[in-house]
Amino acid sequence: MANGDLITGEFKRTLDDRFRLSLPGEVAGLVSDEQGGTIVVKEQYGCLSLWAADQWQERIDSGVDLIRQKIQAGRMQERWSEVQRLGRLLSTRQTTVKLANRSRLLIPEGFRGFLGVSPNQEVMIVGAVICLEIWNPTAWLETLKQDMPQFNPLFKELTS
Amino acid sequence: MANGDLITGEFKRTLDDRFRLSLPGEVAGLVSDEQGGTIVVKEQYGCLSLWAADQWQERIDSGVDLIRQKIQAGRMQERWSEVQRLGRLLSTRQTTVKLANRSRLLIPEGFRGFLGVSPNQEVMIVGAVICLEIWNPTAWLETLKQDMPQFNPLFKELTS
DNA sequence: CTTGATAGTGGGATTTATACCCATTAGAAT
DNA sequence: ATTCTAATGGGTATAAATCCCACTATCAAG
Repeated sequence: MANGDLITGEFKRTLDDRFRLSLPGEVAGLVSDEQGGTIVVKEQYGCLSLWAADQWQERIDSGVDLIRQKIQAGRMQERWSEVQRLGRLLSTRQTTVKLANRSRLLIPEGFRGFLGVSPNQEVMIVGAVICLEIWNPTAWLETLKQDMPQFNPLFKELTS
Repeated sequence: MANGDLITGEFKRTLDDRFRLSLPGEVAGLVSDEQGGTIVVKEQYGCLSLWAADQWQERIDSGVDLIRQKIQAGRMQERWSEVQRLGRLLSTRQTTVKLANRSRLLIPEGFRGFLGVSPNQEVMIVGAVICLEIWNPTAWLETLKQDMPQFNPLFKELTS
């Protein structure tokens, strides 16, 4: 993702019968790195978010890196069970995928139920500035209804 | 297990009629050492964990070291029976196995009941960073429900 | 309005992984 | 020794993922 590119836009897509959907060209490039790697994350029920590896790095991966270093430095010896517990959660929360041919994404097996969709169903694709989100339409409407009134105050707060 | 490789990922597998399951290729190599040794450990009811034998040894050694230090510091005098109990558990709750062809693991006899599964049943395979875990699906869901809210605090704590 | 380019979609073909099955071997018990 | 049971070792069918090509709709340019 080129630095400074904000991911925005709202799109409607339909999953095909194999749980694939094609991302809009304008944003597809923004959520995969040079190797074509895209991180898929379970956010809240009904929503998955897609990240380019480098952006992801800043948010989580650097933390994971830190943990890795600590493990190697032997600084986790009294906290194995916590490391294990966190690792477990990391494993369900995120996975790495590669977009296929025409920026087509196959929703990974364990993530389908979380998104709450069946084949041939519609989903919303929403830019969230730093990542791209895939929404179950129902959950999307629900979120909109809840969040929309906060747009103005939020905008003020973030621009002040 | 190559140093620095964290074990992550979530997979669904089915036991065959002889209590065997094939581990995903991506993680199978991470839980056996050069001699092909894998340690199976009873973790909590409904869950077994798999470790590369050499890594496990390191982990135990460092733990034993810690206990030795505490003993020498005179901090265990009131806790001999606990230490003894720990030692006992250390030996009963684990066993060494070798993965067969195609990364196939036979769940050892004494460990099946603990996992709470019957042949032809599904299990979840979950990376826990330092080990790989095999979960009874029900126990896995239960754990997730309980632990997921702690993800953020736990992450903060371990990266601080 | 026509034409051409491009993004999105559907689906056939191929590949791959794994689960299901059966055969053989090993080991224990009688 | 014999029989039974559990472990082990593959062969094969199957389903999912992946690759790839073709069709279509949309939009832009002429």
